[in-house]
Amino acid sequence: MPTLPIVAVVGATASGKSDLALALAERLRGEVVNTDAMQVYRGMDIGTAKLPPAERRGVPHHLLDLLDVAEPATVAEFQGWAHEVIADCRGRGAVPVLVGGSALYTRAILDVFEFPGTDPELRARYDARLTEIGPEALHAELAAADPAAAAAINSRNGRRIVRALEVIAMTGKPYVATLPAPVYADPASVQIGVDIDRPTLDLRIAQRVELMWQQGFVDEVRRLAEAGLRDGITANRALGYRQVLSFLDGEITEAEAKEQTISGTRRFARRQDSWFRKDDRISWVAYDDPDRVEKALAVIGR
RNA sequence: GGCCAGGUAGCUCAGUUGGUACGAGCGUCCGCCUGAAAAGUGGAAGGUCGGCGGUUCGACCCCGCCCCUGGCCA
Repeated sequence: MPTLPIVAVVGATASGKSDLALALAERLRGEVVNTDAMQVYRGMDIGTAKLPPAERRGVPHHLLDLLDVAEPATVAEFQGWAHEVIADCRGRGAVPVLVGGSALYTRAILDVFEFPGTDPELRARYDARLTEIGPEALHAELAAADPAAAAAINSRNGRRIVRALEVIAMTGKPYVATLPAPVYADPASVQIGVDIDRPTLDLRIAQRVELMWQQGFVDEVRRLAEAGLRDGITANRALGYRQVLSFLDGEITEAEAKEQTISGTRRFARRQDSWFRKDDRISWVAYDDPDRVEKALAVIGR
């Protein structure tokens, strides 16, 4: 019996990934594995366009609703969960079909991708130092400790500077400031990208956000705010949630929150695009191709 | 019909007492990205300064006429 493939459906938000993934899972007798950084949060349903259980057509879905909104999420932790779930699915003879727009998550799961670990105390210290002296000055400190890393990281990118310093302090070794090469950890991996043109995508994003509002997105955020959404560091940055929180806090109007959610999502979609487009291992199918499921199956070899 | 304000980058608006537009934000395009990634971050391209004439060595900035937008008055 040949090894089961690992299928991943990638692409920009609102391109139609979920539908394709579901169809593929049905045809392959597989199971869906979420690779979306925000859908792991319980209660974040409308704003993340999480497929409601009733619409999952009986296909098992994994890695959804695992975290409380106040808890932080991390790629490395998610990577571990995903590896377990994938192994479990295949062990039961089910093809794992990953879906999600978080490119870093997808790469961390599919590729040879090792994280050097983390140290909360060190992190807190450098974070504090960042707010104290600013990114440029902290970058200068990084340059002294690790010239190569400093050269590769922009002097205004506080986030990356902090992480580099953390890793250096922790390991005593230089920080590798470049992404690993795109090499699958398991050669049976296949990536299907949903291709969609920008004007159509922009339209669909606007429609999706409108629909979210109609479905009671503001109430969802209000509920989550009471459940501690503001206390976390991850979930409250999510597109839409951040904007609605800002509205609930009286900083912007509801109309502005909606507009900013739309424009922010468009920007995000472009960033996703630049991640996926440069990965030449991805086989693309058009979002509106009536034969997209068949074409994807052909690529997968089933 | 008269008066006032305004017509400068795709959008919203700065700006020059006449000397090659110092533009800005947003958008667009391109890039980076290893424990917050729906996050964080860098760069680039875009303007015959409403139109036509005039004054001037030289006008986006002065003058005239015209067109357009908004407001006020009739």
